[in-house]
Amino acid sequence: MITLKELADRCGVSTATVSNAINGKSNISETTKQRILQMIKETGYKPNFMARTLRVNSKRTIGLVIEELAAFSSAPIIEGIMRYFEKQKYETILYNMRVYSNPNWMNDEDFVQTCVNNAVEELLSKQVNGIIHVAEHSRKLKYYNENLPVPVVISYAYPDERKLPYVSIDDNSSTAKMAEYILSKGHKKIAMICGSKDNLHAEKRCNSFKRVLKEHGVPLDENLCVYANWTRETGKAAAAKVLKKGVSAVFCHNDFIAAGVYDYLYEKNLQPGKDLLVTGFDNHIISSFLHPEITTMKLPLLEIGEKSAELMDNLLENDSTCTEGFEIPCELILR
Amino acid sequence: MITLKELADRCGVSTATVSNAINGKSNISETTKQRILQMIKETGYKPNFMARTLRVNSKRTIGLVIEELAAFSSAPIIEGIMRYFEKQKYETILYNMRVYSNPNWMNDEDFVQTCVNNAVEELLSKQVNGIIHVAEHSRKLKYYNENLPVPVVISYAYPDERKLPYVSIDDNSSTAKMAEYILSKGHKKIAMICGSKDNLHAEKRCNSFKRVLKEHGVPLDENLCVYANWTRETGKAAAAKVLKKGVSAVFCHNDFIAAGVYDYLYEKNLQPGKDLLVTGFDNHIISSFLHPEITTMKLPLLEIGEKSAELMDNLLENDSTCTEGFEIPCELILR
DNA sequence: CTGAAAGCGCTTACAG
DNA sequence: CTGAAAGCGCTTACAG
Repeated sequence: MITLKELADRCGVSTATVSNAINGKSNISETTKQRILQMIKETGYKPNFMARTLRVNSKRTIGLVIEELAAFSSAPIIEGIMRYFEKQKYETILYNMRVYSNPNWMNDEDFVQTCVNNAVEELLSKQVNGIIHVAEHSRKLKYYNENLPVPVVISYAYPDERKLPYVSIDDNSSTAKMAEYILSKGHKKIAMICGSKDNLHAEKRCNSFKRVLKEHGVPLDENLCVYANWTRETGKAAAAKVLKKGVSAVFCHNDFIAAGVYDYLYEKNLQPGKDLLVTGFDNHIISSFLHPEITTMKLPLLEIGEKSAELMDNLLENDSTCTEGFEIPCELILR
Repeated sequence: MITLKELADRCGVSTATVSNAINGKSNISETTKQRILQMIKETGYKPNFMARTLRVNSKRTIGLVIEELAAFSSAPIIEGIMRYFEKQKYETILYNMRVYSNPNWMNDEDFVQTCVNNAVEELLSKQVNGIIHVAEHSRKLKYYNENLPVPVVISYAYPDERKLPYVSIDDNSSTAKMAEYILSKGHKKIAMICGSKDNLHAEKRCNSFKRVLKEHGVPLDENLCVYANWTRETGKAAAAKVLKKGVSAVFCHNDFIAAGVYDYLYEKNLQPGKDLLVTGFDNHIISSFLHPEITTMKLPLLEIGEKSAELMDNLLENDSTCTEGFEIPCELILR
């Protein structure tokens, strides 16, 4: 690949002049400028990005630490971030940790910590101005130590006690909306199939749901609250436990659990939606392909991305010490 | 951020010595090495990646031009590519063109060409050794002119007459498998709902399906072959046209069309799978959430990614002029 | 084992 | 309007 120096030689001018031509400086005669641009076309010269930023020593680049690019939530969050930064003329670079490469990653904090360390190392060496961590699912992250030279924003999860700005979803208000919807349909005997124990989402949804039902004078029977593990299979198993007890509605903590409930109902020759109201959470694409389509809560993934980017922008341009967190409400999708 | 020079000053050694310590060279005493490493920890020094590669002038980096990160096929293909290159010690950098930002992108070749030009510009300026173009859907791509300084591989699509190496799916053999499956179930009156006209997949699947049916003495009635536009809605509309004619099986060119057929059947109080055999294509996640789950063809996305990476590796390490293309068969998923 | 010096490909005052 | 020179943060022969 030809360099700026070689290009200058071919044109019989100095490197400074070529540089000025390329960067559209005004202090250059039109004729030499045209000669240089012509030569650039002929030779296919491309400026060396590394050399340039090394010299200029100022880039506007945000590093994205993606836990798992293949997670269904990642792409929309990234889209939200990129959309925002495109307007703000920041470049984004992705680092995909690919945590799914370790099937046991959820129980292996050391593994994830190592991944994060590598990611941060690489992004810092690429001189990013800030880091946004895009989580695979919401939990308390403790991977970032406090003396990093650039700000960090947590997207789709929470920081631990080391306070970091974050954007996640508002499980409480969202669950409340769902509870009120179910109550508005006149149901009195309601079940709940929760996500895994010790999970932040599950905990919040569980508490919020119980609280709202209680407030409406229809407290949840503890026997009608069981745990699954976010999957279709565990959802079906949970359904078998709880649905014999004559409930008329069941609130599932995600759409896959709800799909498992459907499986159970089909097996018993019961009709979802008619014999039992089933509601989900996430608005995963599958939720509109269940039959009948299921009422669910839409995760504001794009908005989470955009808000995360906005927080980072603010951190960089204004207050670099802000540790505010945001929870964005979900949207009830009636079907 | 502290530089190597400053670090050297603090340790009272030369920059050469620090560099040697960092890069694990053997020509350095253990004591000074320890002193330097200790100082690195204290100061949080990170080497500047740009400066390093500028000097060393050899990176092993592959640029990925992603048409749309949010496309359902993109993440698995990227995963395949990254998995391969991780072993080969190549770094990958992503450029997300985000074509969905233009709803009309499919009919706007100029728009896509501009996106590609920007992507290539940026990746070349970052000194990538090669470019893999990850398409959103299969078609003939004519975005890359022949005098690029690095090799290009097309992933999940085809090159135009300018021959480039590519990896796509084998529509012919996959469709043949599907046709034989349907025939093996004894169906004689079979319909087909194709993807959009002028689409490469649709064309191949259409021709292949007709050929196999003919070979088995059950030629497809031309009236039973209609076009949809890959979506659920157009699939349903197509079903309305073709299913009145008493067919017992319908081959849909993708799972969304099949979902549309389900919608039509439900509306008519007919049972998919019982009153009509419906088969899909793609093994999109929704295919296992339709009720009943649908028989489909699994796209070998991971394999496409891995093979693309392997082609690039080969191009770089061995024959830089190879323009071989590969088509990978899909897997029949019986449900 | 250690350091002085050159140079990777650019940009930017500055002098003319 | 143009060019000589310094320098961004590193690494690498080379001399000692």
